[in-house]
Amino acid sequence: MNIPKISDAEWEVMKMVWKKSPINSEEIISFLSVKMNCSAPTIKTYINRLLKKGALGYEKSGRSYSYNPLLSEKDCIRAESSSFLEKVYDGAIGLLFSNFIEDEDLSEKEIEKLQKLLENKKKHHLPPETKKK
Amino acid sequence: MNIPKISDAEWEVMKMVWKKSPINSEEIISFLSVKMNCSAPTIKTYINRLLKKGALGYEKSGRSYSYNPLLSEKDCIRAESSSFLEKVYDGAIGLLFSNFIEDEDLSEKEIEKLQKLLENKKKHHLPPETKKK
DNA sequence: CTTTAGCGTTTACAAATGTAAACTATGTAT
DNA sequence: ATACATAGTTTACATTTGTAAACGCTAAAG
Repeated sequence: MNIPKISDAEWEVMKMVWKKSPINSEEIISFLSVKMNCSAPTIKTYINRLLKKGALGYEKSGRSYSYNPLLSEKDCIRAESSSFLEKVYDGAIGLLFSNFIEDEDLSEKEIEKLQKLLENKKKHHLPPETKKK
Repeated sequence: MNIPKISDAEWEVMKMVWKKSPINSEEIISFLSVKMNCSAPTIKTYINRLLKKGALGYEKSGRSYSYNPLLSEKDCIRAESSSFLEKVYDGAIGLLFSNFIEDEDLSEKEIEKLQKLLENKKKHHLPPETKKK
């Protein structure tokens, strides 16, 4: 699957649609115009660009449309993450982690969750081909 | 410090300069024109834009210039990372980690290093204000 | 000295992005 | 039926980005 480039502003729209799909433009606009501090027409533009890019689909719903994602959140996050990893870290995932761990606030609980994840990863240590999905 | 927006292509230049500063344009161009598969004038443009943005400085060095970073790698990575975290994860750092751990390949050794980092983080668990730098 | 090879500077241009107004069609309230 | 509000569609425009050619200055070569 080829993930098209999704701009920063468009990501806001996608995140809403992923969370609340099916969702109509009124909802999108009323929420995002506040969060992004921009006008309704602006958000309409983002929605339209996403339709054109094939990231969103729609169907009639009463007097207006209802939107749904055509790209999975997982896939978009993957694409975005790996381009970030490449751009900033030249692919050095270990470095990425240590920087984030250093810079970001993590609750005790989160730290423990991550430790568990790593423990698991180490145990199974699946070769690349076995990665799920 | 206000980090200006650095585009994808410009990041390539910055990474070289951080690694090899002071470095002259010949070196930058000969390396990046291959890596990025683009022409010399293109890379000159990137360099110039970075100068204009205040991301690079220069000094005469024989017949040409020698460039050096005016923004620290740490700071740029921080800025870029937090905007990525916001854009893709709405700030949910725990989720970011678990996705990366799930998706990326980590060697046994790297996993252990991360575990150590987390262990440390847990022990000290510094409140935000105490974060170094 | 004059020419030329190189480097830096200026100009160019299309596509993407952020931002938004103008226009159009249609359902709903007089 | 007719006008108004509303949602969707079209058009607009400045800025940023990717990409690169054109131009001009200076140092080296003839």
